Amino acid sequence: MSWTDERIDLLQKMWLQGMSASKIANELANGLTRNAVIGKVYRLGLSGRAKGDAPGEDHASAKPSPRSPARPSGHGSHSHASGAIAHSPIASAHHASGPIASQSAHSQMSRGQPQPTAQRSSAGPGLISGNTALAAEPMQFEAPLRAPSADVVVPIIEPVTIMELRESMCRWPIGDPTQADFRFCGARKSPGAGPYCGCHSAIAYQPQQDRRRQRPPKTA
DNA sequence: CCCTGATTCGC
DNA sequence: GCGAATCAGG
Repeated sequence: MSWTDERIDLLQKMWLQGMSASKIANELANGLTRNAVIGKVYRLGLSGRAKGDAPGEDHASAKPSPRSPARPSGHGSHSHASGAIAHSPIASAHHASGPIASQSAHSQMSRGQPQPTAQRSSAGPGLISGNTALAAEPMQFEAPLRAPSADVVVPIIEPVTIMELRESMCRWPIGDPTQADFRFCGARKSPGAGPYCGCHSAIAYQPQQDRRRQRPPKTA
């Protein structure tokens, strides 16, 4: 989609309103990035926003910007930003009806937690080698309340919307992706835990042996 | 770290 | 013209 007059108009309006570029970007949606917005703004010439541009005065220091940024050949298009959560387990979820109901008696947890099984040969890409690390640190939350029917408990934190999700946050899906209340875990990703926090990576990457603790919903 | 806008440059 | 990559700050 290109910049239609209306969109440009909206852009201007919002920009002059003081909204940040990223805000505008996902307000206009369409997978626009803040760079796109900023770029457009720049081109439109209204970059200097709240600049009290005194017409009569020229400080002669308008925009020398003698910058010479390193321009590595790696440029152009890349998969980044807007894609956001392309590889989250929700991709094929929806009706996968995962049994992983961490019933921590929390708020919304409609149902259907997909289970990203990713324990190929030994482990994922570069995550926890072996499976020893799993027991090492992730479970610090389950001590207080022992869940009756599951020993994997997730942290009791506020799940986040896709907009609030950051690169550093756990992408474990919570709820039904088709519903408005769909969220992501949002806890801090722990290193080597893939896109998840420690707890969820422990669920996601269960060693084969222990995996039966989460018995499939209906195996015939 | 997170974010912000500004600039350059390949497409 | 567009927007990703990058720079430069807060």
